[in-house]
Amino acid sequence: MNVSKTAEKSSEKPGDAAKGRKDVAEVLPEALQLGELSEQLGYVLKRAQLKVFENFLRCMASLQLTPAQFSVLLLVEKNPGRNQTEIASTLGILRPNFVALLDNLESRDLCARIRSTNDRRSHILVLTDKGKAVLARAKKLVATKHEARLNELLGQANREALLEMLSKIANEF
Amino acid sequence: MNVSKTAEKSSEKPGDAAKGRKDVAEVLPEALQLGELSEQLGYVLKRAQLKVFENFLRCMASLQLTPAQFSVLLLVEKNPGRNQTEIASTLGILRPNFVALLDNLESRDLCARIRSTNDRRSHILVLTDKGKAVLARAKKLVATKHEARLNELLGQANREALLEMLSKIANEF
DNA sequence: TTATAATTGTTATGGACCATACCAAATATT
DNA sequence: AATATTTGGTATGGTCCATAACAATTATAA
Repeated sequence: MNVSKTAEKSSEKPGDAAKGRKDVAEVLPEALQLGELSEQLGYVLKRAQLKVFENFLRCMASLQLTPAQFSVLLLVEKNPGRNQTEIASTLGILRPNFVALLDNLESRDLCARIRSTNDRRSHILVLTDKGKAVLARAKKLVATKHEARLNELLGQANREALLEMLSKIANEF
Repeated sequence: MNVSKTAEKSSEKPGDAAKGRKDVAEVLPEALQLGELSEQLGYVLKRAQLKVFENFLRCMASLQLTPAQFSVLLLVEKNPGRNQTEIASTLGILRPNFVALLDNLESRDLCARIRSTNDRRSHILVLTDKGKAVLARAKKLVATKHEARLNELLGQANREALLEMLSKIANEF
């Protein structure tokens, strides 16, 4: 790293460096002080979110499902017969950006677009048999590897309290 | 954000003269069932994070500071005399991506790069007077408009519990 | 010492994600 | 019938994130 002798320089500008203890071990780069940063909700929230997504991707590596893809499968399973616009908007995904996402899932035979007979503009979304099977396996992985990790880290009660607070923020902030 | 826009159509005064109107044959509620999605930590976490960042940006509109820029100013203030690599890596920002961010802050005269005399490769980062002033105002805005909103939504105790849990996730997940 | 390796800031570049404008087909409204 | 709206889609640009590579500088090895 940088420091080899930075702190033991005999000629130091007064008031600039040398914040305090530096008697020994100046070979180690001192960790920075996070300060008020660790109290900033947005900062901690973002960091936590990245870690959770990272862990999610690891857990789903065998199924190659991203959080967004998983959420689409979940929502389509729970709401069969809905069209792209409805599924996308519920997830906060803009319709143009939803196209490629669906193309991917459809190319992997996980879900299918079906022209609606009522309204021939819209595409009804359904899970294929393979999609249902993959989703079932995905749920199992998430439960046993992902969410379980949370419980062991926070405890069941805290985990539920956390989810409730986050939902409140997501819905009422 | 992107919210559902259903139900607006039906916001008509009841008792109006019978005009063609919607055939009520179609099922009334268009709201989709979130189902297990609302129990997925990653989903709720991401949603909450977006809302918090959105609110942060609104609060900081007068100062034109993004969460990332704010975190840099905070960290530089707390750790004067550090170089770009140290500040960036502490924030989880890759050095190449940190350049443009700093260019922005420097062009606005909020912080400055100073060639280190010890190691002429590195740039020491410091806040300018204007940077200190802006950061002070930013802190006030965040405290009174942003974090205060959280307290009124969750309560002081819950807010602290939330931060602690998120920190735990960010550090130990 | 000199030759080689490592570090720092930087540019260039590509991918993922997000947002807007626009289009054709189909439907709804007037 | 004329017009407006909706749906899925394309094209496009912006932002963020990640990697490779480079010049200048410093550290290390021979």
